[in-house]
Amino acid sequence: MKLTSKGRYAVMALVDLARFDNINPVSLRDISLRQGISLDYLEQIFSKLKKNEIVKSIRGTQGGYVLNKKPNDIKLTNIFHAVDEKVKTVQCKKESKKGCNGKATKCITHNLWDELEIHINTFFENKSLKDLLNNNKETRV
Amino acid sequence: MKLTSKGRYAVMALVDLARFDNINPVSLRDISLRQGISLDYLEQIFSKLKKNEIVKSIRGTQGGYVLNKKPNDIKLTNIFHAVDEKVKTVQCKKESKKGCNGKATKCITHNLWDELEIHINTFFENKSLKDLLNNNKETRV
DNA sequence: TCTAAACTTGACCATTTTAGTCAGGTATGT
DNA sequence: ACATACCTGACTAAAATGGTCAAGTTTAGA
Repeated sequence: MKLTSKGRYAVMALVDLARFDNINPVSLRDISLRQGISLDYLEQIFSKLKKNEIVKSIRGTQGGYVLNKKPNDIKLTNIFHAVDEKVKTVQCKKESKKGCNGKATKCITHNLWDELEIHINTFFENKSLKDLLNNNKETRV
Repeated sequence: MKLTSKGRYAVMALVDLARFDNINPVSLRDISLRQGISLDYLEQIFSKLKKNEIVKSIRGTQGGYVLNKKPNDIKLTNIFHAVDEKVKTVQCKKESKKGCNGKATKCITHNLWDELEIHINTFFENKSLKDLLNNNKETRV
């Protein structure tokens, strides 16, 4: 199961981007300053977001990034998947390994992890960037 | 967010224990053999389960472990908590750190992780060892 | 009473993952 | 031309993971 800072940063950066890209592209430098995330690290993250067509890049002076889809069409699943955050629970290993195959009481907990995975993924599939924007507006001081 | 092999092993071992402790205490050696988990590692895990009063130990020859509660009263939450598997998502750091406090757009994703945590914990609170026993019987070959 | 089975405790460690940094690029608007 | 901003890959310190190892203590049963 992986759900670490990289995923959190990706979400934070995209929410930031979604708020400021109305007119101009947003530079990673700005996001870095506003969110307090290392610029170099952001570049790694955005490289992946771009490959997954979640953002577009505009090079040169006054360049930066823009969303490639509407906030409502960017689900958290997409974001996490893009930055390699796998919502995968620990798994029974393949053939050669112990614990799942090759033992008398195999797969005792197999169904459990499957269920959990579905449970979590459902949550992420039902949450979009737009939801976060709204939610943030509401609760903002 | 932590959900690793230790938690999986704890669940596997307890399911195993629940099935065999009807008459005699079950030795870790047996569980180790049946589930393919290192004996030394099991000892670490059971030490924690005992401290959290999920199991009782019986020393000496023919000794072993027994459940300290009914399977229906042992929720997955209890098990994971006992072995230090924290169902805690990545968090905004305290005062001194960046990202949550001290920045203009603070806590952008704060609510999100809270919601996720509740979502996952609900799942674990509604699943008991008994559920796993039944589930396993049903799907067993 | 002796001994082996089984629990108990704590230190130790190799490997992997995480969360970055660093050092170079390349493209482009002005 | 040159500053700005994207782009890429190599590298790494620190933490977490998944254990092992060693040295016990306790107790049932021969």
